[in-house]
Amino acid sequence: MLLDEALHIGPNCGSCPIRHRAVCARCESDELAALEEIKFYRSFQAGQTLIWSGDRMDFVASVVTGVATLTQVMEDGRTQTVGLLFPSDFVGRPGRDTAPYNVIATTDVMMCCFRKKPFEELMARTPHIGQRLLEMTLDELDAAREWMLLLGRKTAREKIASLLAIVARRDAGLQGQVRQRQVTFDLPLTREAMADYLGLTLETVSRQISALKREGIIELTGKRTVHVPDIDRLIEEAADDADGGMPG
Amino acid sequence: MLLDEALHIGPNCGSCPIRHRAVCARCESDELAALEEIKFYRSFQAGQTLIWSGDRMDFVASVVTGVATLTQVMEDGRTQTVGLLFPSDFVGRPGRDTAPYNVIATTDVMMCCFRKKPFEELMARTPHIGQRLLEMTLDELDAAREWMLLLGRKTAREKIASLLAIVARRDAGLQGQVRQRQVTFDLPLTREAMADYLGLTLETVSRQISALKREGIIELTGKRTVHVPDIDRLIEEAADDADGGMPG
DNA sequence: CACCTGCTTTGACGCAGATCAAAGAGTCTC
DNA sequence: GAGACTCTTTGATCTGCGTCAAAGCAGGTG
Repeated sequence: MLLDEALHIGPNCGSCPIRHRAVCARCESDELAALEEIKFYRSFQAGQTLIWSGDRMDFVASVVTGVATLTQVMEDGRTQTVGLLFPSDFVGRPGRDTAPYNVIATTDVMMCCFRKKPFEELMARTPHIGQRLLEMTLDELDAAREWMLLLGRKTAREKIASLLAIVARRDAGLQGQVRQRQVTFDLPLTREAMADYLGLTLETVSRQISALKREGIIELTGKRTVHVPDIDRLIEEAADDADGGMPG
Repeated sequence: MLLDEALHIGPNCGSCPIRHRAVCARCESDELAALEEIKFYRSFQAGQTLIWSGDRMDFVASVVTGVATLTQVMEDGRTQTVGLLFPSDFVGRPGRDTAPYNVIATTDVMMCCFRKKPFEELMARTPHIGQRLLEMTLDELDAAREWMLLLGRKTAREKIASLLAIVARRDAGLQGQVRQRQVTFDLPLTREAMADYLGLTLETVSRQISALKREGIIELTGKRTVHVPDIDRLIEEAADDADGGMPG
C-alpha cells in the first residue's frame, strides 16, 4: 500500500552516508554488490506510521536519514516508546514475519530496505552481515537496559535531561562534531512523543523543559531547536554514572 | 577470587539440561566437543554477587541451574534490575571486557563458563554459535522492550501480576509442563529484588501481593511458594495485550 | 528457651507526577 | 486576516506510590 512511495533508484552504497555504521558496515565490496542487488529505498513523511504492530513484515531496513520510533500500545491506549531509530539503525528481525511494534516516522525518513527472504539467504552465506547485526543488537540491548534504569528509577527532571543528552550525543555523532562544551541540535520529537518515550505525560515534559530553561541549563529557539551552553551541566542533571561517550 | 569454587568436572554436554536451549543449541557434535574442551563449571550461593559492574570479565557463561539478576546501581544507591537470568540464559558479551552490570545469584546458581578469548576464537570459526547468540540476543531485546512498557506505563498491581506470570511461564517451561490452568511455582526473588526489577519499593510490592492474595488471584505457602488457581485471571491482571505463550 | 538477624507485613502521612481545564502560539487555508 | 488546526504552556487539584515507622515471623545459634 506504500508502493507508490517506493523509490527504486538511490545513491550507490559506496557513497551512502551510513555505509560504515549500518548492518552493511563490515561488508567487502563483493558483499556490498550483492546487497545492492536486493535493496530499494522508501521515504516517508513525518508523522506517518511506517509499520503497524501485528502486520506482516516482508522486508527489513536501515534508517538512512531522519528519526523514527518503535512504539507499543496497550489495549486501553497507554503508549510506551521502546526505541528511537536514528540513521544507521536497523529495523526488523530476520526469521520473524510479524511486526511487534509500531514504527512511526517523527521526522521525514528515508529507509534502505531489503526484501526479507533474499536478505536472509544472503545473510546465511555472508557472515559479515550476521556479525555486524549481532554487534548492533547487543548495543541496542545495552541501550534498552539503560532506558530501563531511566524508566524505573529516574525523576521526571532526570528523564528529560537524559533524553536531551542522548539526542545531543547522537546528533553530534552524525555531524561528526568534536566533543565540545556547547551544543545546538534539533529535537526530532513532539512533547507527546517525548512523554511516550520517558513514561511521563506531555504536561510533565513541558513543565520540566520550562524548568531547565528557566535555570539556564538549556535555551530554546522555537519549540524544537535546543542550545546547551554547558553539556556537562546537562549530563549532571541526567544523573548518569558513566558518561559513556560513544560517538558513531 | 572465586577459583576455589570452580569445578572442572561436570556432566558432559550431551546430558546437559540446557543443551538444546543455550548458546550451544545449534552445535553439531564436533562443535560441541570443541566447546567441551574450553568449558568449566562454577557454582555460587544465593545472595552472592557473581560479577561486579566495572570488573574485568575474562569469561562468558550460560546459566545451568538457578536464577540470577542483572542489576544497575546509581551513585546515590537507586537500583534497577535490568534482566532476570534463568537456566540457558547467556552472560557476557564477546568483544567486551568490562562488565556493565552486577550479576547477583538470587538462588544457588551453577554456571557453565568459557574463557572469553578461546570462546571468541571458536565463535569466529563456528557460525552456529554466533547464529544462536544473535537469536538469543534478539529475544532478550524483545524481553527488555516488554519490560520498558511495564516500567513506563503499568500500575503497581499490573507490574506484580506481570512478574508472577513471567516467572510462572519460565518455571513451567523448565519443568516441561503442559499449559494448564493451575500453576504452582517458587518465587526465586525476595520482595526487595522484585521491587528492584519492577521499579517499585519493597513495601508496595508487599502490599500488592497481599491484595492479590486477598482477592484469591494467588495463594501463598510460606513467603515464596505461589499457587495460581487460574492463570488466565492473573494474565488479565497483568494487562498484556499479547499473551505471547512461548515455552522453551 | 531467649535472642538474634534477615525478611515481610501493615499503618500513617506526604509528595511527585497525573489529571482536568483553559489559554497561548505557530502554521495553513480560504 | 479570520478561522481552524496542531502543538505547547501553565494553572489547579487529585492520587498512587514513596517514605517513615513499627511490629510480625521465620530460622539459626548459644
